[in-house]
Amino acid sequence: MPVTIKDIAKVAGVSHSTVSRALRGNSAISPETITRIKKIAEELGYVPSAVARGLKTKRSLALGVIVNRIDDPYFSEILQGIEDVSQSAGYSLFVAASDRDFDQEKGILQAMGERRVDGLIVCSTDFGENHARQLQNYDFSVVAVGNQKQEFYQYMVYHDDFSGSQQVAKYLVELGHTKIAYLGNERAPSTTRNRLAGFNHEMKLANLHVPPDYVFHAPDGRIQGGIVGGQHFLNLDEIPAAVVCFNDVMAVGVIHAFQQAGLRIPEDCSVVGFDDIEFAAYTNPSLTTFRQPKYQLGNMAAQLMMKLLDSNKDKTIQPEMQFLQGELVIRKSTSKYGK
Amino acid sequence: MPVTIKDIAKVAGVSHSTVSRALRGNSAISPETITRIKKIAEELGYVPSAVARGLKTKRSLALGVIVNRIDDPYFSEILQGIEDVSQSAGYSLFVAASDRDFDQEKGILQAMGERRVDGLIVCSTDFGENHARQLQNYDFSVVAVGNQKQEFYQYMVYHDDFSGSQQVAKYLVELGHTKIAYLGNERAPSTTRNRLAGFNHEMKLANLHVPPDYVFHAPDGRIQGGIVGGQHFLNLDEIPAAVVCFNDVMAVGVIHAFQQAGLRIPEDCSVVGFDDIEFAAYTNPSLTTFRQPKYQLGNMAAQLMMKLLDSNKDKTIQPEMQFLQGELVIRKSTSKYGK
DNA sequence: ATAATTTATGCACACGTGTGCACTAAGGTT
DNA sequence: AACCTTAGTGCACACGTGTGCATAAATTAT
Repeated sequence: MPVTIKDIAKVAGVSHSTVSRALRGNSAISPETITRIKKIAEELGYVPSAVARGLKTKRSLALGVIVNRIDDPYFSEILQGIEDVSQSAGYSLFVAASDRDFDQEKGILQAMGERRVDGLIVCSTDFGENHARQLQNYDFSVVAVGNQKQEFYQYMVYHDDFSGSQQVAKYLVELGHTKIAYLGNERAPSTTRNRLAGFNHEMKLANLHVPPDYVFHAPDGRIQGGIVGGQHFLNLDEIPAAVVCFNDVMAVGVIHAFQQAGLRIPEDCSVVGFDDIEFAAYTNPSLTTFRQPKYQLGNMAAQLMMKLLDSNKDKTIQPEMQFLQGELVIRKSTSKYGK
Repeated sequence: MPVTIKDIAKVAGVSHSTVSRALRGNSAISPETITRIKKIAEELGYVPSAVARGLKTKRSLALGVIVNRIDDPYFSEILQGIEDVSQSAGYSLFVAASDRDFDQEKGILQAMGERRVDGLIVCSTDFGENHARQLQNYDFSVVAVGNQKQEFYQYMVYHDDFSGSQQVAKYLVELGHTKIAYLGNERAPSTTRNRLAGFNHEMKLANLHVPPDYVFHAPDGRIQGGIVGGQHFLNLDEIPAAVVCFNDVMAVGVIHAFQQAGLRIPEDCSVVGFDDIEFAAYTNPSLTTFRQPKYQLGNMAAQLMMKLLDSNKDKTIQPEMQFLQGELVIRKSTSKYGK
């Protein structure tokens, strides 16, 4: 049984109220008493109960974070960005992975509600709409990271999926490519839609046709999904000369599948990723991709959350959308058409 | 303000005790009352307070996890393994990154104590001894992951660092290598020591001398650390013909530094990693490494924790060390001596 | 010296939930 | 008819902490 302020009170010969105030440095308590009580607390090894304090103060000093998967480097970088801010602000982090599963999302939401987190940061791409709507019913602040539906979130930190994909497509077109395919992620339909839209927009500007077979949605956004996507393109009558991928991890899978089939990258096919995860610079060949400031994304989301929580007293905070610019990073997985 | 059982009680015209029992399905309450109250709770949108419940029951149903960094793929895979188990067991996860910093470790430990987590899983390699010792003072269960000092932990899930490094060294010796260097990680002294010991043991068996310059400790275990290590070896009068690295991420850094300097891998120098993170198969060249079952490590640690928590009633649980076997994975970053 | 003020502390209640015990009202047993 | 069981519910307290208010003691002002 941990030491409580009552135990301290007994030793010090005062009431527990005095102990409570002393430990919090309340100015009504005499300086000598404060130091005396703090010393006793130290000696007894007192560790305050955040549980009891939270019950009374109605602030848990805990945040919830929902990601797709923790072992996905895109999310783990964001997570690290969030953690650095929240830890130094004195908040603890409940981390949960939804795996894009409806029931798991539901369970996580329920758990966050029961925990009475002060705020929830939703990173999971394409967080279910039903659940997003339900977020309104809880009384904690919500910040979304990445491109979530605007109608569900008042506070969001996002990047430019549309323009990012557009820039990627434009770059490939400038390299002389015409047979360009897109590999999407079935598990992130709305994000895929945004990125595909940017891609299609640029293709239309360049007067290039995208045959239906050249747009494929893999069953997941991991390496295996990329491999499946790569195999799809390999089976086509005309293999694309360039593939734009939903993310870097999938691009790695595509390249692997292509190389297994004897294709040379980028000579036989250019492959582009998205996100610029740390390893993108060290793959074989190194990956041309569109960089998202992932760490900053998490950092800013957490800072926005802090701002929200601080100013929850004066309800003057306006809805806020923060935008982060990405950039095209050219490496070795792309080359001019026909080598 | 969230709905409480008292609100439900008022609507139902019963006492809050009855509501409490009804919602928990206590058999003393009549079935009709139970369904009636559950219906009301549903309608009012009742979400129980884990905070209040935790205060009363003294079980938070929360676990703490300390890792080095979240965005390190070694840890994020372990984390995912832990999360999958704990989520389905109804436990929430506090995740914190120590960055191997003394003060941060201290703060995290304090926070976990205040949160009254039911258990703590320590993944952070070389968790500070002072802090490890202090863990005894808290009354939650502790499970260590990876090779921590045995004297501080009663429950541990670990893998074979010594034998792993030994196998790696043996493999290189069999390839005809003699000029073999070791790159350690200053931030993980004890783990480095174990791995280096296995390495040295095998080198001695093979009657091979390891000059002092051939053992170098990088300032961190990340890519940058690997680059620093690579540069150290490049500056030697005689560049090693093979480098054994503390982990895969550092190996990537070493390879990068070597390639920048014009060396060909593996022709001019063989490089071996440790861990077999998912990306090790896709680096340039793909990485020969020693595989740790990281996800399983996390999984088993969480399961061990569940077992501990379940049986905390009958104090019959004995100290338990679970061992997981790794395996050498041979890829393209190594070759016979002299090509 | 008494009154007014300040200073330091304790009392009592609150937060939301769980639970031992007492109580009531049936029904069943002698 | 008096007693005992059983089922169903409420009372009151507990968990550990925080806080408005009252109170007591010490100080200052009149």
